[in-house]
This record gives sequence, C-alpha cells and structure tokens, in this order.
Amino acid sequence: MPENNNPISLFVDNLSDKNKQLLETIATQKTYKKNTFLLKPGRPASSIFIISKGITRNFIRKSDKEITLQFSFENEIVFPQNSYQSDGKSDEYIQTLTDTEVEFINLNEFNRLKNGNPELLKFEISINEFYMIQMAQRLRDFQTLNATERYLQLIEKEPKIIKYIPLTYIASYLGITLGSLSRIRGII
Amino acid sequence: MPENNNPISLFVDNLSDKNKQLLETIATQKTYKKNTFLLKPGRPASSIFIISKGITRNFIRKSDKEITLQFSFENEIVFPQNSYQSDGKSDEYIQTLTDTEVEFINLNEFNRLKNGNPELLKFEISINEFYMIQMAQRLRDFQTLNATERYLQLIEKEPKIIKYIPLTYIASYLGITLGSLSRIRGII
DNA sequence: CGTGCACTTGATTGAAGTCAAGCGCTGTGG
DNA sequence: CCACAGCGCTTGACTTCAATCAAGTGCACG
Repeated sequence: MPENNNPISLFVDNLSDKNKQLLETIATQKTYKKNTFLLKPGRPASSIFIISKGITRNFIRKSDKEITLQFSFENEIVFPQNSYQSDGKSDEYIQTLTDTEVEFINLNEFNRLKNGNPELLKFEISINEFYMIQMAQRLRDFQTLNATERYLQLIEKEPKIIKYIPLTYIASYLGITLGSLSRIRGII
Repeated sequence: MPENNNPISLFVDNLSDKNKQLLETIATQKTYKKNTFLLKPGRPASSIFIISKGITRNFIRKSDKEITLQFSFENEIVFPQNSYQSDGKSDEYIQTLTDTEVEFINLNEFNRLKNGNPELLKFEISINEFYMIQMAQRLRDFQTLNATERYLQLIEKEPKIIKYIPLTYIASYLGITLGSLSRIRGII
C-alpha cells in the first residue's frame, strides 16, 4: 500500500495536542467499500475527508467522458477541487477506488473551531499552500510538456499513481486518451 | 484601463482599519517602467506585490521559449507561482507589461504581523482560496478543452487579457503557438 | 465457462506544431 | 520628416502528434 509521511500528515503532527484533540471531537471515522461515492454533483460539499486507508479520485463528467481531476492516497485530504460553479452546486464526483477508511470532517464545525485559533488557521494555510504548489506544477506541465513527457513526469513524481491506479483514469488525469497512453507506454 | 473591484481588493476592504494600517506600515510604493523585471530566477522571492496600476506577467524560460504562467492586473497580488524548485531557487520571471505602480510587501514582515492575528490569517486564506479556484479552473480547461475552446473561454472569462496583452504572450498562456492562435482567431 | 474489465494495437483522420515569408504599424535617428 | 528597423500579427506549405473508432487479447471473478 502507498507510502506514508507526506506533508499533509506532517502538518497534522505539528499541531499542538490541544488542537489535535479539538479536531478529533469533530472527526468521524467511516469506512466505504470500493467504488462508493463520497460526493456527487449537486450536493454542496459540507465536509472534507482525511484518508486513513485507501485511495479516492475526484472526477467530473463531460460529454459522456469522465475526466479525473485528482487522486488521493493515505493521509491526504480530499475535497472538491472546483468548489462550486455559478449556480452554487459542485459538478464533481469523489469516488473510492479501493476499500477506504476516512476521517469525515464537517466544514461548518471546522470553521467554528478555527475562528480565533491562529494555529488552526495556519494549519489551513499550510494545506492550501501544499495543494497550490501541486496545482501550479501540474498546470505548468500542461503548458510545457507533451503527452509522453507528462507521463514520464508522472512516473517520476507520483509513482504511487502508476502503481495503484488503472490506466483509464490516469489517461484523463494526464489529459490524453487511453489509446495514446498505451502507445506511449509501449514505446518507452 | 482594466476594470476595478475584483475579489482581492474586496478582501483588503474587508479588513479592519487596524489591520489596514498595519499593512500600510510594511508596504512601500514603487513605480516601474514598462518591461522591467520585478523578479528574476535565482533570487528568493522575499516580497509580493499588489498592483496599484499597470499589468505584469509571470513567465519561465524553457528551451529558448518563454512560457507565460500568469497575468496580473490592477488590485491583484503578484507572487511567483511555483515558489521554489528542489534547489531552493525560483525559476520564474515577473515582468511589467506597462508602466506599473506596485505596493511592495516584504514577506518576512507580513509573516511577523500575521502571527497570532486571526484576521490577517483569514485574509491570507481568502487570497489563497481565490488563486486556488482560478488554478483549478485553468487546469480543468487544459484537461477538457481543445485550443479553440480554451481561447473562447479566455475571451469569456478574462476579457481583460485579450484587450490589453499581445498575442505572443497569450498563446503560451493558453498552451498553444502563436501561429495556431492566429488561425483560431481567423476562423472565429 | 463465460462475461466484463483493463489494456493493446491498427488504420485513419484531424488538430496543432514548425518554419519561413510577408504585411502594416510605430517609433526613432539621421 | 522620411526611411527603415523591429514588433505584433497573419498566412502558407508541410510535418508530426494525438484522437478516433474498432477489433482483439488476457485475465479475474462470479
């Protein structure tokens, strides 16, 4: 199973005991079978999830195709990428790719806790920064690399994805078709 | 010149007078001529800029080409997208595209101010969220749209860019070549 | 044992890149 | 004040990359 000790779990570790305990008071453990939806379009996302065990993906449907936006592994935080559209509804799906165990965190309660709590506010800033850097890197890859190079980059930077996730999902994550991805793998 | 009242300036407006004043104590007004570099690779970015007047672009060089990562207009905040690479150095340029007036904000001082200051911490969170949503949208466009659709999307969502910025820069921002962009414009 | 999923492969088309030439401004220096 | 250099953009001929659509393989699992 995926390796441990990513930046996100470090951010949690760095919290004071007091705040760790506070977080626990609003977290609920839940387990889901493979291929369960944690979020479907139309429902406002009132929670985020910390994955204790398992893998999820965020995706959207676009003209009969599924486009994968994000994969999430152990100790990572899952939330809808695009938050909301103009009509206030998310168009995003979040789905488990394996049997998965998550800590469910209600956003209203988290926002209440963090009010006037600098440590939790900084915690949120760190997490946002982490995901911003990741997205900026990914954007850059789309602007500067072709399909083959993006695939090689993925192997290097996110080997977990290659190891554990079906190519169909990886293809749309890389912005290419399954067929092309297969050919790229053949050549390399 | 570009329209006013974007989300970022609203975030500033919403600050308490006390914090607005605090920010002013660490801000320095500077003006730059067109085509000046506010940041070059190799130097750690110790500041961010709030544009009072003018336009900037962030870009990188990659095999003799310049790839534009971001344009910034009046009242927006400019900072390097990719923060840093593994060697700790940014590889990003920030350049003025017109005569430009900025509020220079030293990051160390800002970090000192925001320590234990929930309002400023929330301010930072709001700004990060704003840019995250923007990046997530842009990423999605690369995954789901072809060159023509990305251009149309840009016209719709960021008309300022089309109005004020040379096509050469826009092309790399959209991840296409100048020639292709010109053809797309010809057809539409 | 057979159905369906994950992936590969082939033939063809279409989208975008490359490279080079050329046009029309603008602005600057002789 | 004109001439010309350079920038911003377009256009053409051609190539290359990736998409499309369809067929087919191997494997897992009920």
